[in-house]
Amino acid sequence: MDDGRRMELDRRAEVISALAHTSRLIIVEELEAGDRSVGELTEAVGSDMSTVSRHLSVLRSAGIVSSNRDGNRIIYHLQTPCITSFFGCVQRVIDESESCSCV
Amino acid sequence: MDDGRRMELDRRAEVISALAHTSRLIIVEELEAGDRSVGELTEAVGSDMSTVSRHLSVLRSAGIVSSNRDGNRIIYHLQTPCITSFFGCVQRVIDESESCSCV
DNA sequence: TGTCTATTTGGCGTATATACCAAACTGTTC
DNA sequence: GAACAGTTTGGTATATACGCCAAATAGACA
Repeated sequence: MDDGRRMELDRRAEVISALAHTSRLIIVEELEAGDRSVGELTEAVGSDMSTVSRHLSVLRSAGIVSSNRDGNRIIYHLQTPCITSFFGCVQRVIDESESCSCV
Repeated sequence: MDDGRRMELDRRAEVISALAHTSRLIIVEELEAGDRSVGELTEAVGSDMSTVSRHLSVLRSAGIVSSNRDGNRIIYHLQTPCITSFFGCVQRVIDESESCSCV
């Protein structure tokens, strides 16, 4: 495994890590339906707003969401709609592992 | 967000978490090329074999790989080939975030 | 049975992630 | 410019993840 390839996989792991949390998946699912403010996302997730803000910062650093201000509020936007098909494969992993007992 | 949906996203996060590590991505990439023993995977990853074994156990619990014995060795097998297309989307996230400075 | 090879598991230290509260910050509106 | 609403950041505590070494385990083979 050469260093260049390892660096590419490092970056890939970083993006995947950003999605590896239930609260952040809730956020992505909300944003699939449309742009949302931090307050709206906080209500959907059900944690402290400061916690949700940190989750959003993780997603933003990974390039998965973007944000822009609208008056007092910060509106978040799903930057990569292909995330949906991404989850299609995750679901297939889950379905396959549930359908067979050989784990 | 109802409890059932949250549980589904918990499971989804578990699968994604299993992929959220460079060493485990190296393992998946190796297994895309064909089945491998723990020793072979250890060489590809470049960590202690005990560490690689633990990574494999994470992937196995998530349902991403399966294993069976061949003589003295345990052979690991990629259970879900759709993982490849999965990474296609991850790569798109990376490419998009690199092509624009608005992170 | 005893030994060898391959793999997994226990123990432990260190690093990273997550959560909350409180305080700081930013733009709005009066 | 003072008060307000929305959001982010600092501080801190707890939990989880990761890595290595050493020891335990499982099957192969004499």
